[in-house]
Amino acid sequence: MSKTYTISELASEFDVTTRSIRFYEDQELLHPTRRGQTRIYCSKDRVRLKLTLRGKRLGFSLAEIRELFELWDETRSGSEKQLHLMLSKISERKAALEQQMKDITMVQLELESAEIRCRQALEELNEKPTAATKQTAAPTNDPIPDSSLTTTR
Amino acid sequence: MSKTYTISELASEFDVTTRSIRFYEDQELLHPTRRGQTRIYCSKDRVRLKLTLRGKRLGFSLAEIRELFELWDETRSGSEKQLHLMLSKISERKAALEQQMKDITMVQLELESAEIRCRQALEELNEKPTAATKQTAAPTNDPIPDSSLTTTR
DNA sequence: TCGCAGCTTTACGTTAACGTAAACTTGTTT
DNA sequence: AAACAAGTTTACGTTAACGTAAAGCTGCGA
Repeated sequence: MSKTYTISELASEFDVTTRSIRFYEDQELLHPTRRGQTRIYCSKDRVRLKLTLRGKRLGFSLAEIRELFELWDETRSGSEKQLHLMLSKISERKAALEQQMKDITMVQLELESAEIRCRQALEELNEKPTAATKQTAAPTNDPIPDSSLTTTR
Repeated sequence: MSKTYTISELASEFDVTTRSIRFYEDQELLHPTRRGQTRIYCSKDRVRLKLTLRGKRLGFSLAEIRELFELWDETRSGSEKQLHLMLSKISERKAALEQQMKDITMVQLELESAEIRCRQALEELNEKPTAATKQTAAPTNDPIPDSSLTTTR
């Protein structure tokens, strides 16, 4: 009795094409029922679609996402072996996410300093606006950030 | 006079194939010099390779990474227009990274709770090990996390 | 009853990011 | 000199994640 959705409702809500949604079904990420030949999506399907799109934004492949879904389904009522397998998969994912977090903060720092340099360059342009139209290179400007990093990885 | 690298040195250091490195050059992400027909990579190339790989881990396409490199090169000695373009690109990237951060913390929370459920299931298995060999489903187990979320996006 | 909007299946096309194989040069070790 | 490792170019193959076109069913408002 709970709420259901048509394919185009989900498509517009999450801003994906119906083609993609059908493709996800083909990859067994979604399992809508049918009324006649028309697909009917339940709230579980909606959640799975949301999780799928979030996984994609994080760089997961559809196959990996499917694997996680399946593992989760098997885990309920699962044997001890299945549970341990699920736990190892989980810690695997957690490690990957932590690496991504580090990557993001690194890039954020670089973007910050790049932004600062941009603003400084703008200030210098506006301080001496009469310095003719042909502007050559700024006085001192290191060739590249060169991210003072040792062998991080 | 600063340090240089061969293609296989970089390949093994960053754990990519030489094919990939040559491909990145083809996409104009790297610009090694030549000694005869052999490629010579300077430390700038090394940094760019590292940044490229980090960008990839974050889901950036090679084209996007190249665009950022080029923008950065044009920015030094750039006009006011170029600088503003660079600033807008930077804030664009920052927004995308913030979204990724949110995604990651969401998934991390879900993984945490999944892990807890796994461990609880394991405990219950070990509390009643004499309950015959055929184990049916656990007593109460909600069908899916159903991520109590409203229309986040 | 007509037509059309929305759904369906089938199937071929496309792009990115390499993999892989073939055939060649160059340096150096035996 | 012969062979071997490491580099090179050229070019076709592959996978993932859809796009896109063709052709057909289906309820329903004019």
